[in-house]
Amino acid sequence: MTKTSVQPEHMENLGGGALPRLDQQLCFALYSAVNRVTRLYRPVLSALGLTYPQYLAMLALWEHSPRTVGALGEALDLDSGTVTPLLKRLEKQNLVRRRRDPSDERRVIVELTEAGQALKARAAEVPASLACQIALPTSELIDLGERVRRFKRCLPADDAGAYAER
Amino acid sequence: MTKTSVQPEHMENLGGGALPRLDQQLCFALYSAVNRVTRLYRPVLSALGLTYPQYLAMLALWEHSPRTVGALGEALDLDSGTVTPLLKRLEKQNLVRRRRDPSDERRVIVELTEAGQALKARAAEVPASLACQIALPTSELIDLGERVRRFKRCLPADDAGAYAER
DNA sequence: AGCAATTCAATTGTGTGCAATATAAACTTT
DNA sequence: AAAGTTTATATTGCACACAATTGAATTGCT
Repeated sequence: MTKTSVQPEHMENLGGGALPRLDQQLCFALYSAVNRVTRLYRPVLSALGLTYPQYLAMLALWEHSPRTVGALGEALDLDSGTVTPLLKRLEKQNLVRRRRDPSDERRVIVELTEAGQALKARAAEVPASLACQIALPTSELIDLGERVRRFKRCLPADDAGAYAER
Repeated sequence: MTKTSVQPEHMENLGGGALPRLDQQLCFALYSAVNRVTRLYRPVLSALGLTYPQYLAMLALWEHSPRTVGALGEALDLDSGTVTPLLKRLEKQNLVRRRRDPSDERRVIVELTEAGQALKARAAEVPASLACQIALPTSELIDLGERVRRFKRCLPADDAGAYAER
């Protein structure tokens, strides 16, 4: 009780000074849900030669293709240390091409190759083969997505925002 | 417009053959939420010398300490290829000890050291310092946790369960 | 008892994620 | 315009996550 902090008397779950049980933690629920989802995607995506993050990158590129590395990283909420090697692996598979932006040589433009565009058709079946493994109505999945996005928006993002909104 | 593609007229969301937008995908929402949460934990946990998965492992061990590697992996929903090196790093920090189970030499028993037990007190502040960075009422966080766990339970787990419940 | 099948943990190899740093190209300031 | 600053990407090093494999111990079967 020598705390300067914000600790009220008896908290159920968060912030009480006593550690919450693992299986009550929102953050662990998210963490293990993502691991499971990734495992679920793996066999489906390996038929396309993609990992799960690579699939996400391709989804972003299928939405609009000539795009800078930075813009892609922002869409995926990943930094260059993650995106650059990922793109190199996609390039090695001939799904994307990378070139410097002539008008600003700092930037690198990523674009789909023919093969990358063509893969979109085959990927169209991915959502259905995932959805059919999940024993929940679509409406509930959509609702959960909304809630997770709302949650995410309440997290301090790219350390801009934490102080910048003043 | 020279496309062979499969683009149907106008699909809403899942399973229709058209790819959903990245920012509508539940799975991407989970994925990026977890990345952000991990980034949020990082500075708080690094004060304790822990990473986020290490913190989860310690939470599990603080709940009950002498525990096999397998039991810990099951609690965390991780396999031995992830847990073993993680435990070695915790051991190097003298937070846990590992020894073979004398009654079954295949098993390895993990237990907290004195230092590992002691760390629990310092970790007690972690949930509060996280919660205060999240601009949502606790009730909503708890509710979201429930929903994510329900979602997770509907995923085929460790490929046992998919067929075993007959 | 003897041997195959199973179980448990560790190891290997690939692919993320991210902090910290590096490098080069633009922008700013004077 | 030279120098310092900022911006965009790449690189390095560390820690996951997991498939596939290995090795050792136990269980099951006959």
